[in-house]
Amino acid sequence: MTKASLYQQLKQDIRQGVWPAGVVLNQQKLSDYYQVSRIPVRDALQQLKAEALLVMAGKASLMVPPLTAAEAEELYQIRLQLEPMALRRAFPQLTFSLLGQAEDLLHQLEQNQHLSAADRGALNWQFHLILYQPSHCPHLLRLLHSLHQQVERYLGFQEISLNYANTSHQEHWQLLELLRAQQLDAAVALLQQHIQQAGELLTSHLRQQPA
Amino acid sequence: MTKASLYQQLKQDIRQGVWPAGVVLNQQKLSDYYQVSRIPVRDALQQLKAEALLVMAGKASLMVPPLTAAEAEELYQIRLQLEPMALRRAFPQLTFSLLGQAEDLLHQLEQNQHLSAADRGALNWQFHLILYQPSHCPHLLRLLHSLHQQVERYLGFQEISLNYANTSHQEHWQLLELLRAQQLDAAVALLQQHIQQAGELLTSHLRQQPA
DNA sequence: TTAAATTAATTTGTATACAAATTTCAAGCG
DNA sequence: CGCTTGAAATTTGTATACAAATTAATTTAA
Repeated sequence: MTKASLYQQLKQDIRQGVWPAGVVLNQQKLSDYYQVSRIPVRDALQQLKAEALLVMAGKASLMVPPLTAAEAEELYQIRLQLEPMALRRAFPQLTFSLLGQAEDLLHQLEQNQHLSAADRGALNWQFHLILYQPSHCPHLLRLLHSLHQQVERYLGFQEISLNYANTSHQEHWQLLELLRAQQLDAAVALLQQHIQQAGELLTSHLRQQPA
Repeated sequence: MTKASLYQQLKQDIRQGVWPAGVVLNQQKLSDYYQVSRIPVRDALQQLKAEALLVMAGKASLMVPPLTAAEAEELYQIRLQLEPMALRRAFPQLTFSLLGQAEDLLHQLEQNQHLSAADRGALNWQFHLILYQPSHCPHLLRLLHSLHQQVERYLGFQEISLNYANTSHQEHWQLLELLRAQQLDAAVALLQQHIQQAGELLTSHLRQQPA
């Protein structure tokens, strides 16, 4: 378990619910669990804190942040502002090769029904990333990645997963079609609708059974 | 020099040019300079890296990131999307008390012509923050703060400082007036213009003499 | 019984020492 | 002369040990 991989592992374990929302992560516990000293644990925690994947709990301890409905709504609202920008800036540099790669990912998502929620989340981000990468906006992409990661933990719930398999999926295919047909405005409109829907789905779920 | 303060100190020193753009920061150098061991240095570096105030330079070393004109344009474009959102969401909760606090800050900025660039940057952010805080959007505010910090380093150059004292200042006062008069749409329009101008000023400067 | 205060326990913060990796630089080869 | 190769030097990564701080538990007083 080397440094970079501990950070990755810890992040993945948070996503997958090994350390659920509300749990206080102390360094000793983690260094025991992952069989490393506290130094690399500290490094990973520091980074996760800066990315808001962990938050302060008291003066010195770190916690897996519970996500409130209000926060989810906020995060999706931010995405709603930024992802259209990413798509617009990427559009002129989009190639059929890239659209093909995106298609491949959708097929992976469709065919493998047995994927874990974490894997689906990763593939979903990969799909969006392929479309946004050509924007050559490193800061925007970093930021969007961070936003995606903050909600990934909550996309495993049944209600959300089910809906995902239906609506969200079709929208992905439509999005590719519109981009292939050079219909940028329509694609952006669909993207906005897509984000809005996903946001509403998550927030309404969180309002029903708070994390 | 305790942990939190080392992070603060290092961040301030990067802003103020003690460690200029392009310089590689190695842990030994920093722990000598700040008279602490490498452990707290590592913590601070890790955090600054996650905030994009430092970037990787090679496989393992960290560098103060040079800012390109393209990146500056990108950062301001992001602000252009997000700050109107912050202002709109804060507006219903804005009070005359808060507008008064904002006024006080503008006076501080006007009266003290001898302020350092870093101090002016901090006050400028404080001003915007007062207007955005009532939105109760913690993620949005954290994000905007991060964006502000990434360009603060470059707001000390003469051309920018001079222009700042003129146009930008008036716009701040106008913004407060419009908010006091409940003219939200007009205020948002002015804010957008304000950000756009500041962005163009910085990018054109960076195009002339790259950092 | 509750609330404040003090003490004990745990947990985080830091320094030092050593291992692993990277970077640098010089020698050898094409 | 430039490029690769290899070893030396530097730099980062990690473990252990101890100091400082925070968190908890217990006692004491109102």
